[in-house]
Amino acid sequence: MDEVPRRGRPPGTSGRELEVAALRLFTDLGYDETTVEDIAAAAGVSRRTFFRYFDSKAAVLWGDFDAEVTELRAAFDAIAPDVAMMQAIRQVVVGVNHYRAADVPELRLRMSLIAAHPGLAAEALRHYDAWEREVARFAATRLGVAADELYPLAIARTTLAAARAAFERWAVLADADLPVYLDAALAALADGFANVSETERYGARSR
Amino acid sequence: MDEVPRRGRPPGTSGRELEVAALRLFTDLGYDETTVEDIAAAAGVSRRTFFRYFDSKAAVLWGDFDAEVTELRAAFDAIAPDVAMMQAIRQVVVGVNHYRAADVPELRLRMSLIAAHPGLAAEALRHYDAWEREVARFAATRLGVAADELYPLAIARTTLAAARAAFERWAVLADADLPVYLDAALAALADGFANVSETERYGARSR
DNA sequence: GAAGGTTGTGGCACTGGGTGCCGAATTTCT
DNA sequence: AGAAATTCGGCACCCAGTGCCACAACCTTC
Repeated sequence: MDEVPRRGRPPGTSGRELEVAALRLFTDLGYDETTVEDIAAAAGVSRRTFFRYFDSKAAVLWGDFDAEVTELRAAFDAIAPDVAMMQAIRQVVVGVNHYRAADVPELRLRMSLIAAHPGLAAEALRHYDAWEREVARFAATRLGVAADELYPLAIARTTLAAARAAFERWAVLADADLPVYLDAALAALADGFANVSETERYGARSR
Repeated sequence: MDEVPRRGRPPGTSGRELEVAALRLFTDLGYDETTVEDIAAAAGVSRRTFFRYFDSKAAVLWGDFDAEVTELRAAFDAIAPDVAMMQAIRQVVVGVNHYRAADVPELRLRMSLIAAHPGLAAEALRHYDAWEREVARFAATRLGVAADELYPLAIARTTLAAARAAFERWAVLADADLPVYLDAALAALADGFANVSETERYGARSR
């Protein structure tokens, strides 16, 4: 790609390499049983260097998630003003969460690790925070209030909560595409879980 | 009260005493700047003893929250079957979250600390988890599906998310009672944020 | 009132995440 | 060759959390 000769000592590893090593060790040994030292050693680098690439041991699971946030913002800005607020949110969130088939197994792996380990959800919140803020911002402009008001905040939080539930089920079941679960959860949220019953099947609305 | 002579060495402190000392130090110095050693010393006890009363430094902020969960469960069991699901959840959650006026300042303080410090949300999740499970359990029985299905999970998560949003706004603003915020957020959730607009005022439905 | 069980505590040593600092290694530019 | 830039490694350090054991203080029992 870009073979621009940079100056200075070339990196002995990469964030991606550490990520792969970490994921492998986490699945093999378990998250708690894997030390940062282990990960660094697997990538042929020192413990100190790991922390130059990631702020924390947990952060290694959140590769390029933050990039998705800007994508989310762009999608919100592009949505037509005549689409109802909750439907707009539903469309945007579902639309943004399309992954290439090749990335799916790894993504699923990450989600399972996060879902399994409660302590990891902590780091998750830090990353979700920016995501949540975008939703709040959109809702706030639609409602004509500040983004830190109750309703925008509640909308952002509940949207994230519904999306996380969909993610989690998808990671566990592996019997349908992520968008189907996402759409089902967000559609249910948009009508206050009123039309949800045991007779309904997921994705019924998306047909 | 109960002057029953217990045997063995009497405790040199109490969970409550450590809690008060911790809260004071957290507000004075900040959470990160306060070490467990500081808290223990303030209570006239050793660092090791602190960890006999609390599992972690963060846990000190969650005094008797877990007791509320059993209260929540009881309330769900007591709700009449003809009340619609989301209305039932709304009533139960609002009903359980009544605090004595004397406890309010401290509760507000705790919420601000938790809201301010993202790292504390980790411990929060651990406690919310049980809370969330009760909601999921209730929704699952109403829907006639397992509690780990998508909809019960989504309902539990979104309910918690809405409640947290209400808690947070209440902790910051201090201009209304908690139940008012809670009711507003849960009512909005129950109708999919459809009737929310800038002309509406919080608590309009509760009149 | 001495002995023995019970309960809480303190100290010690250890693991592991995370940080600040500095010198060394390696490459390119002048 | 030398300077500037960039990354790395190692060391020292702080702090959260845990396992272990001895000791302290209280009670009951004989």
